[in-house]
This record gives sequence, C-alpha cells and structure tokens, in this order.
Amino acid sequence: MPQDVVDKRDAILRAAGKVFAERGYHATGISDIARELGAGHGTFYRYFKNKEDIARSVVARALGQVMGAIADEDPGSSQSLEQYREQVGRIGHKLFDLVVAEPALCRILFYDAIAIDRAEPELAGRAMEAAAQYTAAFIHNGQDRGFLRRDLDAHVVGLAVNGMILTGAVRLLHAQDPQAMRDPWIRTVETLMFDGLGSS
Amino acid sequence: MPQDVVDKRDAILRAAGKVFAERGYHATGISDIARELGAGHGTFYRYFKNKEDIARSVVARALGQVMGAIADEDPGSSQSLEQYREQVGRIGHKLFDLVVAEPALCRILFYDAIAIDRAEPELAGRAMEAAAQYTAAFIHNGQDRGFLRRDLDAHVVGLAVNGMILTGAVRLLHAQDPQAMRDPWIRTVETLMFDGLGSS
Amino acid sequence: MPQDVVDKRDAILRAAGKVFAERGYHATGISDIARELGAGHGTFYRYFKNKEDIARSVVARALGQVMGAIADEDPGSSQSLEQYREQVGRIGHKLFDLVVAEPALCRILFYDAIAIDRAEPELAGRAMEAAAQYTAAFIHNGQDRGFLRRDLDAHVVGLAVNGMILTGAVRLLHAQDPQAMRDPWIRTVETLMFDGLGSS
Amino acid sequence: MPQDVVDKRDAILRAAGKVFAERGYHATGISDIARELGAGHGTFYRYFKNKEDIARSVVARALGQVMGAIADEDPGSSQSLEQYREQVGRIGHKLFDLVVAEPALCRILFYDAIAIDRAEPELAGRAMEAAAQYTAAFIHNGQDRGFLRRDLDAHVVGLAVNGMILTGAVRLLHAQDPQAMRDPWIRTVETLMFDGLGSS
DNA sequence: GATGAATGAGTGTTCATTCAT
DNA sequence: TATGAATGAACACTCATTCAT
Repeated sequence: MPQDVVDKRDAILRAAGKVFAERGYHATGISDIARELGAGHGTFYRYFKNKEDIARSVVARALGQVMGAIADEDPGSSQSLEQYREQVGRIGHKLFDLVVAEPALCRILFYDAIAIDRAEPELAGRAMEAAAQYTAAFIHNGQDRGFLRRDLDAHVVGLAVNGMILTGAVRLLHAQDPQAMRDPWIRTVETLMFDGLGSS
Repeated sequence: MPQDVVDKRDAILRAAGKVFAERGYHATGISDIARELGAGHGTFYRYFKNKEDIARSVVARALGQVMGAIADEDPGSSQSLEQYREQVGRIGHKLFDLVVAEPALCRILFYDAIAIDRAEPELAGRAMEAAAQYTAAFIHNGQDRGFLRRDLDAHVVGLAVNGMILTGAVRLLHAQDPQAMRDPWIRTVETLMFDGLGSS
Repeated sequence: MPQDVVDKRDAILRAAGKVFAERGYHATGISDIARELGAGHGTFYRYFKNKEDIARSVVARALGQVMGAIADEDPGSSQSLEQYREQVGRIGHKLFDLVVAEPALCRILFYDAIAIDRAEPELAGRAMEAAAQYTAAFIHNGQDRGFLRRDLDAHVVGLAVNGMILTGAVRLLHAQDPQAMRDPWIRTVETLMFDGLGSS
Repeated sequence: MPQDVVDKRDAILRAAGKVFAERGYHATGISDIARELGAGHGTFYRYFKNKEDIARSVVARALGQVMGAIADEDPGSSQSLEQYREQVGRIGHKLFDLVVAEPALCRILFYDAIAIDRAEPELAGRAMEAAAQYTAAFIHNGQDRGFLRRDLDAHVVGLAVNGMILTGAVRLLHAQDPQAMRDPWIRTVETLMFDGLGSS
C-alpha cells in the first residue's frame, strides 16, 4: 500500500475517530465524518468498504494506540514481588494519563466497539482477550519466578485485574476532577492485587 | 395502574427484552418485537411513548431482576472477615447462576444499556453507580466493624470489585463451558479481595 | 329516528364542530372529539359511518345555522330599491353579528368544508351554490318588480355579492377589532351594490 | 444558488404543483410527487426541508405567477373613470384567461394554501392581504385623481372587489363551459363596481 | 482520484376503524 | 348500547451507498 494511501486512510480514521467518540457509532453519519475531514463523503468508499469497515478500523487503531502506550513494559522483566508491584504502579499511571489525555480513544473502545457488531461482539471480545493475554503474561512471569501464587489461572487473573482497571477508566472518563481519582484508584487496585482487604 | 395494564406492559417488556438481547437495541425494529409478542406493533404505543421508552423500561426491569436476585444479602450482616468471605462466595454463586440462567438479562445490561443513550450514558452510569453503592455498603460494614482495612475508599473498592465481577459475567456470557468457569472465577475474585496475589 | 338518537347525534356534532373549528379537519383526531364530548371514541361509529361522515354532517349543520340566521328575510318581500337596500343592510348586520358570535361556525364553513373532500369539492360547492340561489332570489325579485336592472344574470350577481360578503366574513374572523369593521364593510358592500364607485 | 440547483428546485415545484392541484395537500404523498417527477423521493429532501416546505414553495410560486400575469397593469396609470373601467376589463380578461389556462395554479391557491397551515392560516392570509393591497392601489389612484368616491376605505374596497373576482374564479374552475362565463361575469363585476344594480 | 447528487430500502410513529366485552 | 384495547395500513423522513462527471 503506497504511502499516500496510508496517509489518507489515517486522516480518515482520525476524523472518524473524533466524530465516533463524540456522537457514537450509530448517531454518526458518513457525512458527519466528511464534514470533519473536509472531504467529499464519496471518498471514504475508495479507502474503506463501508461504514462498519471504517468503524472497525477506528477501533483497531485506538486499541493499537493504547497497547503502544504501555508497550515498553516487558511482562517478563519483573523478578520480584516488589518489582512487579512497582511495574503495576507504572502501568497504572501510564493508563491513567492516557485516559485523561485521550478520552476519545476510550469512548471508542468502551462504547463504540460494542455498538459496531452488537450481534456477535467479536470486536470487543477480541480486544478484551488481547488485553487479558497481555496482563496474564505478567502474572505468568510472577508464577514462573515464584513470587506470585500458582493456585490461580493466570488468564482469569488477567481478566479480573483488567476488569478493575477498565471500570476505573470508564469512571475516570466521566469524572469531574480526574486528578483526584488517581491515587485512590491506583492504591485500591494495588491493594487488591497484592494485599487483600483484610485489616492489619 | 390496573393489573391488566401492568400485565400487558410486562408481557411487552419480556418480549422486547428477548429481542433486544438477541439483536441489540439498534438492530431491533418495533416490528420484531411485535412478531415476538404476536401483537400488532401499534399496540406498543398504547403502553410506551416510543422505542426508547420501551428500551429504558426493559433495562430498568432487568436491573431490578439482578438486584432482586441478591437482595437477600444484607450488607450489614457480616460480623467478621470469615463471614464476609462466605457472603462474597454466596453472592458470587448467585450472580453466576443468574448469568447462566438469564443471559438475555446480561446482554441487555452489558450491551444495550449503553446503546440506548450513547450521547449521555446516564442509564448505564446510574446502574453502575447503584451497584457500586451496594457493594460499597458491604465494604463500609467491614470497615466499621474493623475487619476490613480503613485506608481505602469504600466506594472505589466497590467499583473495582464490581469491575472484576462484571468482567467475569461478560466472559461467562460467551463461554463455551460456563460451568467450568465457576470455581476459577469465584476463587480468583475471593483471592484478590482477601489475600492478594503474593505467594505463600 | 328516535329522539334520543337525534340528541346524541347532535351532541356529537356540537363537540366535533368545536374541535374541527379549533384544529381543522385533518389535525383533528377522533379521540380529540371523544375527549371533548366525554365519551368513548367507539361510540361515534354507532352514529356516523366514519370521520368524513361526521365532518360532512358538521358542515351541513353549520350551514343550516347560518341559513337559519337570515331565514326571516323573505327574498320576495322588497317592493322597491329602498326596501331592498334596507334589507341588504339588515342581512349584513345579521351576518356580521353571526360571525362575531359564532366564529367556530365560520371556520368550519370557510376552511374545513374545503378540506373534507378536497378531491372533488362538492360539499363547499353545494354550499356556495345554495347561498348563490338564495341571494339570486332577492335579485330576481328586484328584476321582476322592476327596481333592479335586468341585463345581469341574477345567479352571477348572487355569486359575486356573496363573494364580497364571504371575503368580509373571513377578514372579520381574524380581525383584531371586529366592531370597527362593521360600518366600513356594510357601507362598502351597499355602495358597490347600489351606487358604484364613481364619484358624485 | 447555482443555476442547476434552481432548475432542479423548479422541476420539483412544477411536479409537486401538479400533484397537489390534483389530489390536494393532505392526500398527496411525497412518493406521488416522486412518481410524477420520475425521481427517487429522497431527492426532495436535498432541495426542501420537508413536505410543508415544498408545499409553501409551491404556493409562493403559484402566487408569483398570478401576480406576474397582471403585473403590466400599473395601478397609477388610469386618469379617468373610463380608463379605469377599461383597465378593470383588461385585468378581468387576463385573470379569466389565466384561470382557464392554468387551473392547477388556482386549485393550489384556492384550496391548498389554506390546507397547509390550517392552524394559523398565515400563508393564505398574506396572499389575500397582498392582493388586497394591489387592488387598493388602483382605488387609491382613482380617489387621488378624483374619479372614484372618497367615502370608502380603499383597502376594504380592494378586499370586496377581490372577493367577487375570487368567487368568479373558483366558479370558473368547476364550470362545464368556461367560455360562456366570461362575459356575464366581467359585466357583472364591472356593473357592480361602476354602476350599481339599480335599474335605468 | 475525488466528488456529491441521486437513490430507495428501511424505520418509527400515528390514527381511523373494528369488535369483544 | 357504549366502550376502548387492539390493530395495521399508511406516511414522512433518514442515510449508507453508488456512480456519472
């Protein structure tokens, strides 16, 4: 695929992402995206098969951006509980910053990904699965190295932990004072992961 | 509201819930619900203002059913960590059974509630908040009685725990072998809540 | 037709006339009339064939009321130009008072009569014709008695004069200060009928 | 507005005018106009906001055509009663020819203009008022020049005269033999305007 | 390649009419 | 006889997609 085609596709995806995030998949018309991009709406069909194709690409792109934001954390690098705990803190802060900086990304992933193929939600399902695999890799590392308990299925733990993080992110998206959420949330997730709720 | 009107409304809501769960809010036409109910589609408009009104009522009804399923658990009853842990186990099993028994309910709550008012998702938002309040009440009880740590915000803990549960429920919804999920999931949630992931 | 049926029909026609006059034929629903009457809307179909039948009856009733208001003027009574001129003045005042007192009647005749059978406007056509016949009878009388010119077709004169009166009535219907219209209008019609516009 | 857009709008207005004149505003569906025009019905909504917008434009266009047909008569040109009487005759003939040549125009103005905004008939009201102003200008001219009596309100006279003409036009529209109506009507209007009905 | 005019399938909603009670 | 719940034909309007320019 030649570079200028890639560029044009990307420009369309950026414009579409913006509008989808604002209005939602169903409420967004092709013409809305066209207006945002400043191009004729017939143009889209030279780069994408149809509206759904655009939307799926937008979601994939958003997912890639999120993944990229934490890509420098190596699931296999932590060698002790303390190191992993620090790593979790770092990842938490990165995700937190990402949500605050790019709310549109989150709206697309949290809301529109589901709307696009509601009939058989494979899009959101695959995203969840990919995220779970990634988180599970950290857990596996800890189990292999012996600093995490082995009696839990790493994949299930990955899903559960991601569930907490996802919920926090959604909350953050609608928060009046996002910054005030940072520490309580990261501490809560860390505590649940490493200490449990029991007192002392 | 007379009984027969209530009955009819309920019959409509059941039919609508079934179709919404299958096809999703946007893909469902009024005529689809009519066919499911075996009634003329004009009938709906005697009982509901419009399609959105039906959908909101369906979601409210589904939420009520979920709440009802765990209503007999008193947030203030546990007097020790052990009792609360058992309570969490019971709630987990009840929710698990509910999701397996009534997947339509979950589809409506997880997917359609968001789709109905994507522009300003107050419907899903309120549901999340109500659930968080409920879970937080359990945490508060533990903090008051001294068996749960006091350095976390109960509301945040409620959201985080619900996030895990929600993620598990979504997963369960699409699982090939739901029963196989039961124990790993409940154990994982319990462990994260009470023990942490650290080994030994 | 038994008396109580006549009474009920009349009650329906009164209620329907009121609502038709307010909202217009097309904007009026059967249920609006039912609400006005305080009866179930199924009842109408025991007394009238359908909505159009009700509307036609309402128009016929309104026309009868207008006719009745000037029924005591005998087209054959005037024996001189002066007497006819006085008669015209009396009729003018009566019609004027009627329009002011019963605007609903006029709205039905001016607006709704046309709307009911727009495809082939026989309803309004017949009303116009009946009114023209009536006015023409006065002209004929004058021509027969020799005080009105014989070189005009009485029927055409009837239509033309009614046209002036009708226009005045429509105007009156929307006038801010109806009373201020009375004398200018009656004088204008009288002058056009008997004197012409030429000066001196 | 570019020329081709103007042309398309005009083609739509012509087609819509034809169908509205035949069936009436309420009985006309957008699809009827589409069929008449030989275009998809979605096309209308590129040029007009909605059905009412089309109808109002049709009426405005019809009114413009009528006005245009007599536009070459200058309300201020007549300098004597004889000249004005001749002018009235000319206008009468022109209007007569117009009604015979373009009955659709008249159906739209007489019937549909009222139907479009029955609730508050400003469309028909404004048309009537504009016509009255126009006719009144002729009267005023005669009054200023001294050949028409000054004791009548020119505006009222304008309305009354237009009322006669309008009634004649409506009649003409439904006449079996339109040509037979020409002379009697024009003579009647002229006589009423200039001579009065009195004999000798 | 880029455009946007044209399209028509599809949708939510209304309301006159029927008929079981 | 009176009712009003049920009905479904009918309609205005939207918008993703196509294709001639």
